[in-house]
Amino acid sequence: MRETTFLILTALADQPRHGYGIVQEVSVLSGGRVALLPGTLYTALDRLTAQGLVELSGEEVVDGRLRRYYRLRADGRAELARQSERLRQLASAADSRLRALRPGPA
Amino acid sequence: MRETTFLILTALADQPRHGYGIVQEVSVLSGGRVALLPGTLYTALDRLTAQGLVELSGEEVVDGRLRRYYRLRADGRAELARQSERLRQLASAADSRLRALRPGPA
DNA sequence: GACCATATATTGATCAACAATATATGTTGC
DNA sequence: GCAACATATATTGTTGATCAATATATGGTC
Repeated sequence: MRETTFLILTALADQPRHGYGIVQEVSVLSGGRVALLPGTLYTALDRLTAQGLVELSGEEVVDGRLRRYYRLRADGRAELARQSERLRQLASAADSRLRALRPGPA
Repeated sequence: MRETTFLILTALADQPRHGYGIVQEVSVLSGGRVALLPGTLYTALDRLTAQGLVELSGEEVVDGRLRRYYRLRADGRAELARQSERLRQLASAADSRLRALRPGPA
């Protein structure tokens, strides 16, 4: 799973959000570093829906504009938790090796 | 930075290794889940070398087989540490949101 | 002699993400 | 009144990292 996908799932972890809301939430939780583009977002949502990690939770019209809400499914919550644990393991592995510097061969 | 790239840098963090050694180390530090393919490894090493994160540290012939050793440069160490910190932040953001579940709209 | 581990390398395909553009409404500033 | 910006979804074409497959070569094991 790519980082962008991880961020989209994270944005949906506490509550359902519509597309543009996900863009804003990802911006916030990445410290303003990740600006999700429409092409990335909507293809990712289609893919995650097809994989059963996310589902359409409803539609709403506000000020004449459609809002299409998505929510994490149980599989999506489990997968996000699994990936989170994995990221921690990777970070720990990197840190311990950075501290264990040896001259080594060649 | 993709996960595979992160794992390659991690494998080089404690000591220089040659290509096949990186494949083995990545397998170990990923709990056997990641089997680096030649196409991925060598294109990644070329790219990381071009970016100045990794450098060729020497060559050696053992049993008639060439071993080409690579080592992390200072920039590579800094980048790996930075990415590691970032992964931890992502994991924390995901965990806190998973715990903050709310019914929400729609 | 076949298979597996070691070791590097190239080529073509896949797919997630990027870039750009399109459409449409509401608000703000000039 | 009009331009610019925020809101909101959607499509198309491109890039690029990874995958998949194959190639070459040596040494050890069954």
